[in-house]
Amino acid sequence: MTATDPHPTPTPVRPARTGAAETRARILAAALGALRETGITGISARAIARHGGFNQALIFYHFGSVEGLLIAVARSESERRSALYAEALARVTSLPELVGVARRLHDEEFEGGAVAALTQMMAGAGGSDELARGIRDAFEPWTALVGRTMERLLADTPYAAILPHDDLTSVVAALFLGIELYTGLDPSRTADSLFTTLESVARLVDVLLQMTPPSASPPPSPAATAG
Amino acid sequence: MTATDPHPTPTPVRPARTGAAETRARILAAALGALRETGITGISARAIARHGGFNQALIFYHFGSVEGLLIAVARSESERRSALYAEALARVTSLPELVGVARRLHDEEFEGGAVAALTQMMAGAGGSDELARGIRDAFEPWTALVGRTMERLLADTPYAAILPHDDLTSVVAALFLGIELYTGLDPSRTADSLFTTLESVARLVDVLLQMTPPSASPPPSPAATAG
DNA sequence: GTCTATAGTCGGATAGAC
DNA sequence: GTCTATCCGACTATAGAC
Repeated sequence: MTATDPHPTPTPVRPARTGAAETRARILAAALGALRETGITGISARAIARHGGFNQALIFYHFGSVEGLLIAVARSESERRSALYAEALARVTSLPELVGVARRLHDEEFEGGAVAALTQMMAGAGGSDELARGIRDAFEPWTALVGRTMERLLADTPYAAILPHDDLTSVVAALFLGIELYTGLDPSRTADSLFTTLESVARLVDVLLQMTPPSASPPPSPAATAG
Repeated sequence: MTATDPHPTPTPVRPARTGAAETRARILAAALGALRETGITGISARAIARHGGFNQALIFYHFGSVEGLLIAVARSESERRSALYAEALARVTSLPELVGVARRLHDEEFEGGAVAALTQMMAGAGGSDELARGIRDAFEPWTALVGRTMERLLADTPYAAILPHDDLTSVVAALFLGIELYTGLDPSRTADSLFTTLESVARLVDVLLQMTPPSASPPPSPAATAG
């Protein structure tokens, strides 16, 4: 983003000083920023170019189309988030810890506007199958890591047999996704107190996980609801 | 805000056969359908008019702008959902029942594409403060009813004191919202198995609600995580 | 209340100069 | 690889006929 350097350098040591990869990165960053600030409805090649201070035609040269650029953004974010989550979730062994990690990640990601951008793209995915696939891929590392965490959490409990961990993973992932959307809708309601309450809930459930199923707990029967 | 009716009709049997309210309803329905099929990115006055088979200018006559129409759609959906939820949630007294109701509502609403439309508008809200307020209002009856339900659920338990029911309401609302988004992203993954698993979880938590807090349960202390 | 017509703007995408 | 210039289509919104 810093050095544009468009002068006619005769390419000394570095093969191409023009920097195609550098430009691509610039465009990706600008798209992310524009997405965060104007939302998916305000997105356009011209708006992105305006936002990043480069020429609009570059988007089509490097990414083919605006949609192609958005897909590239999704993949790029996927890789970045993957590294972030892997390190953070590696040592999680309890539900309260998982919530704590989610809170910390939320704070960092929200700060950078990454969640807002992904949320916006998510809605855009409704109009494009290929974009939907891109977003799905972008979430894959996150859901995979949550999945492994859930598996580890249930490993030594009697609940592993009755609670399919892939469904549970989807539920947890959906919860965190929903929190992003929900808090994004109302600026006066911060995610902070939500996570605090969620931590209390996690503590309670965590205790339950250490116990054997009490008397009135019919796992496979879908009818009995303690009323 | 409903009856515009400014003409000097002598009101025979049917007040006005021209049907201003009727046209408004047609436009609202078309907007909902267009939102569902093309998503927020594909929305436009022309697309909505094409979808409903009427003239594009009618939108501006009746709603001022496309954004004004979307806000009206949000309010309209708010009222419809309010009635739906009130009846459904009135008799809910347990967590599994709440999940069951949510599942049934999800099925019905998803069928009609209402959740998809609201999801799409949600993203659109990122670009318009007034639209955001409209969507927030549209969700108010739903969250209010979930809130009352949560309050009732916790009423006779020792957890009422340590779990703020408004935060809990937000978490539950966010969860259901997230499920809509999550399943909408991947057509191969139905919400059905998610709800089934959620019902199992609800049964377990429901049992916990009937119990007194076990030994290692530090309500206000934020540090202790049973590890 | 509803229609046609149109002014004015903006966006996607490409051609071709540099 | 990057820029300027441009075509063309789609859009919002309004004016005015009916």
